Amino acid sequence: MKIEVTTKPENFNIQKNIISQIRDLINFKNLEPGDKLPSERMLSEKFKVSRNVVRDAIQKLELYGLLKSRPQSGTFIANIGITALNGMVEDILRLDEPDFKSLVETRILLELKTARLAALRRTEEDLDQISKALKAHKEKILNGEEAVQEDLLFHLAIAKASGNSSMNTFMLIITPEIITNFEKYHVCDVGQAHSRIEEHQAIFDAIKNRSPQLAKQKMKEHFRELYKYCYNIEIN
Amino acid sequence: MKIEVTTKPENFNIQKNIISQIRDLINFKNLEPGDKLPSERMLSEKFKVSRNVVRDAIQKLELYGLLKSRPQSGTFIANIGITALNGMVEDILRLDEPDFKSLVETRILLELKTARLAALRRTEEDLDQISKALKAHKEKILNGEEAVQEDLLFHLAIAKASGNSSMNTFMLIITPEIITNFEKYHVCDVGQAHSRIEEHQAIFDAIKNRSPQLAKQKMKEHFRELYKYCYNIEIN
DNA sequence: AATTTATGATTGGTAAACCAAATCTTCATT
DNA sequence: AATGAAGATTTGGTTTACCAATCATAAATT
Repeated sequence: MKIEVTTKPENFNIQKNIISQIRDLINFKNLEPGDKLPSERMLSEKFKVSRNVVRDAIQKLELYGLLKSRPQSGTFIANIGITALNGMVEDILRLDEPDFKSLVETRILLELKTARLAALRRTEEDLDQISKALKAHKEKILNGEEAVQEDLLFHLAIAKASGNSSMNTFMLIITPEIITNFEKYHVCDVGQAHSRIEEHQAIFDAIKNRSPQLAKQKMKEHFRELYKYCYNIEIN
Repeated sequence: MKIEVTTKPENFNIQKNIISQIRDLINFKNLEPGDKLPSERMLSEKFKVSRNVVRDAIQKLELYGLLKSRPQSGTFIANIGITALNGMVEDILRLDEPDFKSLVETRILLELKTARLAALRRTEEDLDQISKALKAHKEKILNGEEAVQEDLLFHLAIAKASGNSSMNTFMLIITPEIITNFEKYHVCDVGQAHSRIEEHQAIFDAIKNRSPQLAKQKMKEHFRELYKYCYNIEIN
């Protein structure tokens, strides 16, 4: 028995198809930023698909900030200019699925920064949250158990304390893929687990003492330990 | 006549409500990673809402990698562990809308890195694309026109050349908001426009010559000029 | 008894019907 | 002619109905 692991290209391609048709229509009709798109009904009729499919495509473009739909009023083109819109749609259509290397690279970039920012901006409540995550991780490890989840929740607590909502969001998007890969390849085996505790503690202390440079430094060392076998990932 | 600019909290709260109910159900029923969620019909019946509302909530959790729904089969819980899932759902529910400062801060972080990476990894085709964007921007400026869009397309071309799909995606998400704010506050006025051209050229040259450190340096100077009035944004 | 096949129930995806808010049109009033 | 109100229309959002792929169960065959 053969198991197909296809990503169902059809579904994605249908949506991509609709997205590019929307772009074409905007260009052909010379619609400008701020203008209203034809109604979902008209689009679905024009493109010979269901309204639902059109709605999904619109939703995706809304996620990227290119459209904005308002209830009982219409879907509007963002004020970013027609040139930027065309360029961005092109990019969106060609986007690759992120590989693991990209994820890790991005993660390190974000974490070095959020550690710094957390040291600068953390509130007392932030500190409390980080402390709890630190403790949960520590106890799991000392109990001899795997603690990948607690590990990453510690890092997410720092991201939250950075006071930067975008970075926090991006960290959340990246994290699940990181976790599953860690568990798959047993990155966090018990042998090195104890040094993890100390590294986390050092990061926490730096954030507590409002030492941004040290926080970044300790985070960097933490990652250097973690990913030392992945030598073609950009750490700095 | 007064225009209400409310963000319609109800709609968001309905979705957040459903999301937290899904989390509660997972916990109450002791569902584990990899398990199948009840069908959308059952969920919609249980939560007393339409199936579409359930589907939207699932789609959002899918975006954050916590669920994965497969056609004609079911919706499955990601293999990230129940602790991580609970923590992440909590974070997702409390996420703030990003303010402009966060966006700019994140943009600078990403761009310094993508410039470096592009210098290391750009292909000839990447270089060609960046060159075209550079030229388009230059010509618009020399023609005395505003060129905010061409400016950011140049930066997006660099992000693409970085070979990091995650960073590319995040740049795309951030860009529209940046553009609208630039145009709103007239950040790119014509006076400084000519020095922009030189700065872009310097960045391009560094990427062309495969000089990662220089590319980052030139990008940093570029931003220092741009945002010198925003002194509480973390540049490094 | 083991394996294959067939059949019916279940599922997420899609299409169609319906709703209430927003907008436009029309017409009466000043 | 300008303005305001009322009604009809249009719109995105929501609900309902339908579809084809999938899966589990059981019957049939070896």
